[in-house]
Amino acid sequence: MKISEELAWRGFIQQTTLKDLTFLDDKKITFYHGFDASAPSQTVGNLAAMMIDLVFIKHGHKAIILAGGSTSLIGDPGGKDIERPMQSVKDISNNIKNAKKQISKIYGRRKFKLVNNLDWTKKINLLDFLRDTGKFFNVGELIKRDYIATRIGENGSGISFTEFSYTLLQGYDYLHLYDKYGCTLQLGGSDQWANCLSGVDLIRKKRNVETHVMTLPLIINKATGKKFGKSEAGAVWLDETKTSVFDFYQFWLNTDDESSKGYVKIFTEVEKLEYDALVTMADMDPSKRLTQKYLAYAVTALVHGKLHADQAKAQAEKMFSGDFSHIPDNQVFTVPPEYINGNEVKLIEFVTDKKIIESKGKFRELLSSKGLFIDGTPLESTSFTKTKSEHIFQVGKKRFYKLKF
RNA sequence: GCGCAGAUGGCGGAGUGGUCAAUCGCAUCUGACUGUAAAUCAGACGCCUUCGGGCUACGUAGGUUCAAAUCCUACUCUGCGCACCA
Repeated sequence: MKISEELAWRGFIQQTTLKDLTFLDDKKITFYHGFDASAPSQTVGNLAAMMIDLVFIKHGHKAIILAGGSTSLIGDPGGKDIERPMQSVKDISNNIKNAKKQISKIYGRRKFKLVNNLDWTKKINLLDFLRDTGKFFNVGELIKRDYIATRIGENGSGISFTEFSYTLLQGYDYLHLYDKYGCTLQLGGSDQWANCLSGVDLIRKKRNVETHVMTLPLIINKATGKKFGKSEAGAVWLDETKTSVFDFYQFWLNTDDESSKGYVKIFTEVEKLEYDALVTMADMDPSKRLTQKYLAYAVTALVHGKLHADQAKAQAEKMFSGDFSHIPDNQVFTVPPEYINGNEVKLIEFVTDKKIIESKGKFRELLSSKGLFIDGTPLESTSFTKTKSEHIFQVGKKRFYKLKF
């Protein structure tokens, strides 16, 4: 499959300045793709953006992955209706470190160049910047942009000059990468469209060269129409210390039938033939959850490695067939003696102290709606009598913890 | 700088002296039904509780009052208008 066909088939294109994608089939170009570093880890939302890079790399295009060291210091106003709190330089540099690690892991042995825009923006002199770059941006046009307009409009919360400048810096990045590496295409999320175009304009005005932008659609859950990337516990992170491999696997496994098909195309490197076969099989008996299983395994393997994916898969199969012998380590707790009185375990104390359940009120609430279980039988009170050295504590249908004594 | 309007729980948005831990919608959690799905239905949704109640909260700090999210003063932030500047 040619790249133009593959991009269309996977549903990767939202908007692009390229009139004819087949251009990419023959000519190999250099493209760049920026990652925000304002969070300590990338999330599954960012993963979609990485997958499109993999397609480009597979087809022989040169990748530059940009970590947004300087732009994160400023904060992207896009998609936010209030000013972002400023983050410390130290936090950002830690975030960059994490982001680099995650990106390297996912991109594996594929060739790509990793850059940090802080390396060139920190050297910029203010006057030079205003004269050489600022001069090419028309404020009248900038304030017409949706995300800025809503911020300064009637009920907006305003925008500081700092965030207002974000798009200039991003434009400058593109120019820099064009000059230094001959980069002529920028990939980004759909929310980045306007910011990406800043660079295109700047390069046209300064270098008289036409460069391009391609954005990928915002991924939404087809069944619910909601934005993608949240689990019961909040955002799904790529960092295993923030979202365990097991939870990560479960997140994908719990996707609904309709969405899972689209996700397979986006988040895995499945080939079309294999995909068609998979979907046909899955449709014959949806209760087998074939697409979900394929998806969960493939994505987990990509992000956390095959070994971890195998473990998560095995754990899932065991756990939901009633075998709790393989609960992941971070869900195994040893209960200290102060929580135990004879054989009576003060569960409510322990479980709230460990933040397994956020508050005692919440615990009582779950208790009264029969959402707590010990070894599969509903819990009746705030404590229980231990009968062996290990018990399985269950919250809802999907959260399991092993308690050791 | 002057004037006007606004700031309420994760979000949107009611409430304009007591019955307000605050209507409602969204999001979230739990249960039922199922397929670890979706849809639907039911319940919960500040913290603590011996389930009687206690505590902390409606931008921040004071004040009036028996009683304040609600009234007053100052401050902070935001929007709008005017002025200044050009």
